[in-house]
Amino acid sequence: MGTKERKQREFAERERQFLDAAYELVSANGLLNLQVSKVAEKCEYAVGTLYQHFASKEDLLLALTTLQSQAHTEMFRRVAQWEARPRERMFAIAVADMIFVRNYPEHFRIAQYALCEVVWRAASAERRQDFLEAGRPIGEIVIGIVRDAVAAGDLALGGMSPEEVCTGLWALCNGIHNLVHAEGVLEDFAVGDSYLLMCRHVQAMLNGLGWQPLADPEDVRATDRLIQRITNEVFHDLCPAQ
Amino acid sequence: MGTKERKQREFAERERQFLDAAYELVSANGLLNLQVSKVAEKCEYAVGTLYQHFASKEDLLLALTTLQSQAHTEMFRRVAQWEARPRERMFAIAVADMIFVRNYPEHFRIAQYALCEVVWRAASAERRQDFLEAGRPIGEIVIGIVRDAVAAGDLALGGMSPEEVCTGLWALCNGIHNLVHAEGVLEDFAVGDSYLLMCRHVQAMLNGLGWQPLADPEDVRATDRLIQRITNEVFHDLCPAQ
DNA sequence: CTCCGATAATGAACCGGATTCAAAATTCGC
DNA sequence: GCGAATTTTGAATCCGGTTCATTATCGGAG
Repeated sequence: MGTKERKQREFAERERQFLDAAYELVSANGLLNLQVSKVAEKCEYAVGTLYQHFASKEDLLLALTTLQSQAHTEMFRRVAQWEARPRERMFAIAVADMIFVRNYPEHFRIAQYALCEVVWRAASAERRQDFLEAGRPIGEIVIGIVRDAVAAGDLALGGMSPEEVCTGLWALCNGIHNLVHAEGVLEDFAVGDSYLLMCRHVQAMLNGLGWQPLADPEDVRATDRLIQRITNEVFHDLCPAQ
Repeated sequence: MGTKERKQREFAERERQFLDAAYELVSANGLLNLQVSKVAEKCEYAVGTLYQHFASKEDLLLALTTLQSQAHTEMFRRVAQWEARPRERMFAIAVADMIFVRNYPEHFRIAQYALCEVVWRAASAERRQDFLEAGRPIGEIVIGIVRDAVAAGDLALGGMSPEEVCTGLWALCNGIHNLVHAEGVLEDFAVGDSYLLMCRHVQAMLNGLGWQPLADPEDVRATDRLIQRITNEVFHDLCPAQ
């Protein structure tokens, strides 16, 4: 009697359908114009059905954020598994980030909104829990890399704990994502440029901790080659053939 | 015939009253529970009167964010005027930030929300303009300090422009503010600690650019003394006597 | 002081979209 | 094929932001 299992699977599939539809609608019309009824309509269900899955519109948005965070985490996991020196793995984290945002261009805009008090509090406790859990491995993985680096002797934290260093890196990257995606603040700033900028800053921060750069920072070619190598070795299937 | 002038002044005062009331209500009940009608009520005006000032609820929130940004900018201006070495002035920027957030504890929460697409787009073009203008000097002041430092020969940007360096610093600080104020993400993280953390990271980033620390980073006392000195010399009137 | 047009304030009514829930439809095991 | 249980439906409800016709206030002219 696999009926129950099938139902559960179908239920989960539908939830996914709603989330995908919501993301498409946001991509097409902006978060401002997202209507719950349109999401349901796009999936050919009534609103009531959607509300069996999500406690509120905000709940749906947080669920969407979480779903994408899971994809993000998955990429980080691959980096953790990748056989390379700590500094290379750390660089691979930045590359993962770059590819992630390329694949989910609306993610940070939605996440920024979903994590505001107004939305966060309006989502269900369960979704909040899910979000926090989805993000936890990200921190752990990066902390692991920092620890490895310290153990290998190429990083001096100068009184900071690996956790604190990671918080700083995380804040820097998120800060840049937010800057780039914030409405109006940097309107004429190309998203492509921002990754170069982010990488340079991460590099600067790591240099400050005593980490030697992987390549001559002036040599743009070398950096490009490195990005290419990581893309091929770790994320080949996540990048559209160019 | 100063009638017109008086009216204008009264109009501006009332706008300020609405903004202050809104901030108090947010402090008391959270952004989630902010109602336009309650803001009007708190000021003993009808909603219609409030709507003579603000095109929408979002317009009010953005105006509030801008108002506080102006106070922030004002603090930065003082730093720019302060006679000190570039590195000291840069440190004073961090101190300004610390004091600012202490004085407006809800600011980043509100700003984070107000700068989301959903709110930003719903505000009037004029308010958006005002916000962008209020923030511009902040960047200019920090860039000025970086330039002075480069001119004094104690900073090597390593291929980055002063603007890029400032973007990185800004992103780092904002990223940490957001982390600290984001709901749930760092629930058990004391805001007080976060400044220490922020300062250390800024220090690390600047070290990466070749800037020598003002004091031995291990010596917490020395940092505290420096903060105290800047507080007294530059921001005496903005700090409640402790 | 009073009147009048202009200006500002009022708050009840309106409106749009999120949310609910009673009724209809479907599913499942027998 | 039947009836109970479950699921889906979408019209009705609710809520708070927004509007605007009405009322009150103001300032200057007579």
